[in-house]
Amino acid sequence: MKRRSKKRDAIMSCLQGTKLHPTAEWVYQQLKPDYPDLSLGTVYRNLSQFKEEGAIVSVGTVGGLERFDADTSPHGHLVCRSCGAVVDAGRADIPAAVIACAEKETGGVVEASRLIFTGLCQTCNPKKFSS
Amino acid sequence: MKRRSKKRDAIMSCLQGTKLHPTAEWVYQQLKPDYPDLSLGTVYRNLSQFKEEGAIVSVGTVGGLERFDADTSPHGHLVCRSCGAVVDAGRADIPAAVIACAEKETGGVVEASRLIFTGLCQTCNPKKFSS
DNA sequence: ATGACTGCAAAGACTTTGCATCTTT
DNA sequence: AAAGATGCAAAGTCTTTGCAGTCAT
Repeated sequence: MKRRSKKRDAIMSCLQGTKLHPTAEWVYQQLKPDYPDLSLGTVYRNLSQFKEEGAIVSVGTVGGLERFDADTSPHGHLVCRSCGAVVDAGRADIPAAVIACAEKETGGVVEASRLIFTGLCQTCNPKKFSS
Repeated sequence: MKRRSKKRDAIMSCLQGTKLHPTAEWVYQQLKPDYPDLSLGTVYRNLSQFKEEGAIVSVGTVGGLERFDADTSPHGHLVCRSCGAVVDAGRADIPAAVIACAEKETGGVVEASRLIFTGLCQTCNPKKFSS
């Protein structure tokens, strides 16, 4: 039977409270001040568990580090090739026709789809506006 | 100055000759019989180099292993959650409007976009047709 | 109490690197 | 000969795990 724990709750809250699509290490560093005896292993263990349950999603691996997202609704991401930032980009979902086409073409089943843009984030964009 | 080498050529050919989106290890195993003294480090070094040059592309990391693709034209992929296979899926490119929207929303620059489906490949699909 | 969760540290797994040697130009 | 490319093995990183102790139910 699955139980509850303050640390687990904290890890989930941490993830839900950011749009940075953080790494395990980042979550660990964030919580360390409040939970001095937190272990990195625990962060990894809980993230894996959340992912299995579908409570969070892996956005992929950037520079060797896995990035997580507590926002499981379908949306795209822009991965900055300069600083590695991952930012939400595009809430538009993939047309059903495109998915059907992919299934037909592959003979497989599509359960989820993600759109990933690669480029430069706002901070690294040289032509950025001074908002 | 960049030079040529048989092994490098072989690595590239190997990649170009498959649609499996292989890992470094797979390429290594494929070439080992013909190049008994090939080193895994060399495969990694060349793959990194090819990637830098843009000659090949990384399709992402599946189960901790990076997958490469010599087909750099824009197309989507279906990643099987059961066996880890990566198969081409959908040559349709992302509408310019979607990209423009993503750039506007993020304030960044989009240089490339990839569509990734997660699900089951034909082999792992229980409802598959006996082709 | 019992089973789950955690800390710690060791172990694993994939990838990168340093250095001497062998190749290509 | 000079600049690269490679083999080998050690080193690096990120992630997973085993075990004993702690916590939630």
